[in-house]
Amino acid sequence: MIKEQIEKMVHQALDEARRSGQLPSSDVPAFVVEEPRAEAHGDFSTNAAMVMASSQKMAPRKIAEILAGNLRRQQSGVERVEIAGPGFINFFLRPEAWHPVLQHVAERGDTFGSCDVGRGRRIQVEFVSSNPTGPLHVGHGRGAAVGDAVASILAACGYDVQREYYINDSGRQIRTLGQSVYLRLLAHFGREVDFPETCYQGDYIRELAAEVAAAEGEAILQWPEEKAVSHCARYACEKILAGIRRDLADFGVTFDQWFSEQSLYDSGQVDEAIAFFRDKGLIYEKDGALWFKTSAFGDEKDRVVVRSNGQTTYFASDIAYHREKFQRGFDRVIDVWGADHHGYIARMAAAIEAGGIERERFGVILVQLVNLLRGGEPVAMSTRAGRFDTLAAVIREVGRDAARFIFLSRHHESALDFDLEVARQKTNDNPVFYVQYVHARISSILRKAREQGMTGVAWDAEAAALLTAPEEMALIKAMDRFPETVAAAAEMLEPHRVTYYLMDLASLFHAYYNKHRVLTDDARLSRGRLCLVLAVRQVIRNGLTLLGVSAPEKM
RNA sequence: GCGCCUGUAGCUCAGUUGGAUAGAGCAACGGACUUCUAAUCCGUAGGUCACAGGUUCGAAUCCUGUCAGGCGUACCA
Repeated sequence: MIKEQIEKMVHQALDEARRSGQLPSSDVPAFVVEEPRAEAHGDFSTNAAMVMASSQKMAPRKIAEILAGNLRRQQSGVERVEIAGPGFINFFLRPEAWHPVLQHVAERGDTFGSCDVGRGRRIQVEFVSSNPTGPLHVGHGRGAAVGDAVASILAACGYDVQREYYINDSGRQIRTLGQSVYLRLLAHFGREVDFPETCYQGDYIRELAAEVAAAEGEAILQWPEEKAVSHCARYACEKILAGIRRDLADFGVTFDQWFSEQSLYDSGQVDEAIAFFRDKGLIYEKDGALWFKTSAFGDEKDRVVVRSNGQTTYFASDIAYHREKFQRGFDRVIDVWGADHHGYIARMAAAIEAGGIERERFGVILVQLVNLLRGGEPVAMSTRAGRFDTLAAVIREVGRDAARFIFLSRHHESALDFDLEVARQKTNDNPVFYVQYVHARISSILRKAREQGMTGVAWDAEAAALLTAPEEMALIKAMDRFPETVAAAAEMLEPHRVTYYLMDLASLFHAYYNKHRVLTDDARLSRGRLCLVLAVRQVIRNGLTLLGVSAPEKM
């Protein structure tokens, strides 16, 4: 909020300088106001003079002087202005200029950090969408954490967000699932069977087969194979999906909608989509198959939608699905995919553009793979005894909070080493505790304050005016950055920005805590510091909430 | 071969969307608990931002090329 005021001031100075003819050109390139790295460069700095140098045909420092001369900084909190380096204008604020930030945090409460840049526009985030052919593993967990956090962050920025899970309950992999269970079923009843490598190998298939066997008895052996396989497929699919839902719920992730791929076939939307693009001349026949002209929209080659054997491809239903998404009225659609699917983006984007939707309205977040480790050693991905890399197993071992925080502690496009040993540790190696500890510590202070009869946690301007220590100023300035951090995370679809912000704020708080006492003999100072830590706690909580991590009162 | 991603301290990674003297954690070394939670803090040390050009007032950031790693390159999903 302080930064916006400085920006406004610079714009005013610019207008003034142009009106008075000190600056000839009305061509004003975009400039930024930012917080300089070095303290000696002030609280804020702008490059306005430098970016205007060429259009004004003047030396940057000369322009800086003109702008500085036109700044109306009465009552602005700006103590002094310096021109430095090649033409930076540096602003030095009086400490009291920062104190309203605390009041602002107190007033906004849980909504501090939210904004309205989304203006209620509808945006869909589709994530996880794991095939219902086996349990979720760590990689899906990362996708879940990223997708959920992105959705929360977008919602905080004023978008109308919908979380969706696309169920691939159609096609070959479901048929294979049915066959896998059926074969295990036959073995269950003592039949000799070859279990091909192409079938799903996990032990959960055996368990599902045993369940079907218990429910149907040996009578199922008399069924036509086709009927038995599809019965197994349906049963297994539903059962596995229920498990996925449960795992995600345990992870704190819930969806607004579960969308079935099969429903696109049942409702005729796949055929409709193919007919639509065929009419537009974008689908043609070659070698007995139907091809989509994705190459006309930036893809490297055309793609098959109906194979020569008459079966549709996954791409065909995906075209129908994305068409359907936009027909539902979303301004923007974001898919969260595993990074190994990156080759799929071009064709999907092409199909969307071919349907008359602007390319920018479709976004893909690629989530890189997770290397699961234990004490630095890779965890075996699967064994006969069962998988150790399932999301459920990881949550059981390290807890929801640690798992989510670690998944969000890297840029989503870089591979992540997830060490179970570290995630379980309650030390500084494990950043989630470092951040949560701030919340617990402050909560503890507040409990203590209540015991001492200090209930005055309301905003107290007079007391806040006593906050002038460097550590206090650093905390207030950091909190002032929170809203723009959230906004940037939303714009870039990068939830890790919030994670790093929280670690930064936590670090500032722990340093402050070790140097200063909040509850002192000076009642007024104590009240001021309570205002400060109360605000810190609020911001920590708001940030953790966006990441889907709890903010404990005690640890 | 082509395409996408990545390359920053010994290790794991940030880097405010082109800003001033490149940051944090871990590991190493030295310190701080009679106190609101030491799950913490303070200090020391650590760099050819893979490499070479280019763009401009200014590049870790943008462009081109080279090298290295990962992934993709189906009438699979």
